[in-house]
Amino acid sequence: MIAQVIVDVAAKQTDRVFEYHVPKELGKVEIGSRVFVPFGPRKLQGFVVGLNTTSQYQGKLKDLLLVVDEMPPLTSELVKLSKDLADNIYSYRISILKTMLPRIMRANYRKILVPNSAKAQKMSLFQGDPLDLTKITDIKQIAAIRQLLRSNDAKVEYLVENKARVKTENEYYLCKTKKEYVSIYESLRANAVKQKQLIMYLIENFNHFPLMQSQIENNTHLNTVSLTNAVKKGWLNKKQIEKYRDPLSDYSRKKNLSKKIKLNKDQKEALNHIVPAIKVKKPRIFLLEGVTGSGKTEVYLNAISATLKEGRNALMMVPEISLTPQMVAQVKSRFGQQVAVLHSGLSEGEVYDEWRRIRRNEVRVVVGARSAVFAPLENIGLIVIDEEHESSYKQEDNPRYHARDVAIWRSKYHYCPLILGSATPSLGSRARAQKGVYQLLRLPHRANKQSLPQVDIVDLKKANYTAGQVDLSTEMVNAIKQRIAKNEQVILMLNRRGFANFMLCRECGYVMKCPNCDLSLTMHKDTNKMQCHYCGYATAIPEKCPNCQSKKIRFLGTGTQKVMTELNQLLPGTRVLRMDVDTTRRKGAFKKILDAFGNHEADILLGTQMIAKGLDFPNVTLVGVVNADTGLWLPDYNASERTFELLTQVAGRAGRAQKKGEVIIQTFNPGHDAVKLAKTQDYERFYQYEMRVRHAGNYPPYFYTVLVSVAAKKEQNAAREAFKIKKWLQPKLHQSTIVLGPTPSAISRLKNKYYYQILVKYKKEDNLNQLLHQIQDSAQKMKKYGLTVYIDNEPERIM
DNA sequence: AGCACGCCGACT
DNA sequence: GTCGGCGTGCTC
Repeated sequence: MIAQVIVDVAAKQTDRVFEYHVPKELGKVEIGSRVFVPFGPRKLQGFVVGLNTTSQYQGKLKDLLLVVDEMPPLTSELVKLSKDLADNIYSYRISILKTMLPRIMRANYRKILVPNSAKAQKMSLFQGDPLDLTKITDIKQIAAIRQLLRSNDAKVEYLVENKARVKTENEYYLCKTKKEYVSIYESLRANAVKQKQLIMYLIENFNHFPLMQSQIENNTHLNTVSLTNAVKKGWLNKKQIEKYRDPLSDYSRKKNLSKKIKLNKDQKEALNHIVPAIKVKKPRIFLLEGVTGSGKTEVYLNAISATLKEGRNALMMVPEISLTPQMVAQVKSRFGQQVAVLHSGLSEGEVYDEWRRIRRNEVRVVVGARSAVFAPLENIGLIVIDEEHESSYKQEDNPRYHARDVAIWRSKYHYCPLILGSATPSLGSRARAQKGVYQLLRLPHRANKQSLPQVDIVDLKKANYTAGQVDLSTEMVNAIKQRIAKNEQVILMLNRRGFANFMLCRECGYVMKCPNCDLSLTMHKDTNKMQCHYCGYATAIPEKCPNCQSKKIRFLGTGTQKVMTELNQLLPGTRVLRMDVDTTRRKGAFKKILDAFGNHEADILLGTQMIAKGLDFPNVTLVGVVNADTGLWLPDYNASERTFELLTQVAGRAGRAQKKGEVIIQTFNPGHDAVKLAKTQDYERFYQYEMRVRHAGNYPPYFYTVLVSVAAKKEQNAAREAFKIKKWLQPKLHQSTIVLGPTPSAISRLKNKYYYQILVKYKKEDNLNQLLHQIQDSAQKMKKYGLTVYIDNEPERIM
């Protein structure tokens, strides 16, 4: 038997199958098996992607060294997916195979020095732990080692190790009769207190065995020592039992099991379309467009129930699960132990355990963030993507996959429906629904019949500020005071997306924009220029407003900490919880803050965008947006879409229960359409409006996009190469295809590398995929000169 | 990628 | 002579 293996080397030249002979004694090798193989002088991890009886290979095949796992970690579906995806997103297949599995299953590589002669064996060098050659820095030691290698007294050994460990606990079995235990008890010396205690325990609990070590320890004052001793004496037998680390223990303790909520007309109507598709196994894509609070979750849960009833499993994607502990709690309380959860808040070990439960078919529902789209769940009958517009579904570094695209692939593979849900669908998805590619289902009303919150816009150009107020207008502060007086709660959001600083005039609200592109210019401190990242236009950083000559210009960026101080001064005694990357870095901190706020331990929750989504606090009646503008003028074609999304989402946090909600948005641009339309939270009108803008500007979804970026140590090199690529590529494309750039990236220097990028916008280019693969091939050669080329299919950010 | 091999100039 | 730097080619 011959195994086709993808080895763990992410490079163009090794991005293909290598064949190995499977020795008979090795055990079961299957497609999807994780294996260790010799590769040149090294030993590497690899994945079996095919099995064959013959080989074309001229040389002598090497043997597989080891099959790492008892059960192949990858299903044949995932092996197939890795191939299609690699081709699609210009990534190496091994990179994708690795992202499909828990991090802990990535191999550990070591190079150690081992003695090769009796003489060397005795040297002090080899007495302790084996020498790790990658960690030796001492010059004298290096010389000594070189000497040993030359004289053949030592050799280098390459190791590959599996980091994945299963957690085990000891289980104890009785191996004697009750009578025998009694006689053992009698034979013990009087002062053998612990031993007597143990035997007495065995006799008393004779019928309860086998027992776990933790159970015994909890019921007695015995410890490991007495137990291992008993095993040694032949009184007990021990067995190691595999245990799962349970990341959901927090949730399962909650008693308030969610009662089945009665569905309203809209929800029933939506399910009337979805459930039949589940039953007849139709790979249909539904776009569930429901205003905030319309009960989309309830539709998902019912659809999942229907799927389980059909004997199939369900995969549910959420933006970043730790962001929505409330959502997890809901799913968990509905489906209990059948649920596995995968997200970045878990430890590597916890992820591995949850993943194993899925792989072994011990769960039927998987809830997870982006990478969970690769969960080895079989027999999938439904996939749900909640908040489908979220940009976090796209991985920003290699492999640059979009979870939505992967989900579509899997839905086709399993012949199962896919639900894309959102209050503010991405323009692309909404447009596809328009064309009938997706089926549009709408929930236009809030589930509790509560009207959408009243939204007021505060124009910061004219706003009043009392003493000490910088970021919060008088209107905002007064509204907060009123709510707190009524013992209600407030969510305050600071929009701090992106890194780019743009110029804004506090006098007239003017934002400096590119004359060619209708996008805001970004300040580059390093070059002292205001630059357009779209066409490359650059001009000097202004000292006064180019529009009204006022000197009150600002380069924006404000922080939660600053607002926190301001709140403390303006509203002394008010309890404020801050939630941003700094306060949620620690594991579980997120949930802790949200729980505290839910228990009304604070009046105000102040945070960045992470508080905009999915939170459901009945007592919150006011939502304030400190600055709507920061995202608005980012030099991305989708900046306005993002701003509308964010404002609508955060507004949806207000008035979710009986009390009516209110939203206050502070902005320098009350006239901007994204802000105006967020006031009425009218997604459909925003969609119409923004589609016109995209059409006029030749942006997605009217055009497909690919971003090619070049990174280099020297700026000229990156620029030169980018120009070369454009010159090579453009003549091979259609007339109607637009090739923009090269321009420097927004963060033109990152980790001491300069980035230049080319944006290709096209309607139809049959050869583009192949051309880009060619660019990738030649990029491999350029690597020697310190040049790296990245290709991003359908980028979310083009700054 | 990362390793060996081979060629070259530069040292104890 | 031998060390280290870099270019080239290969890995089943």
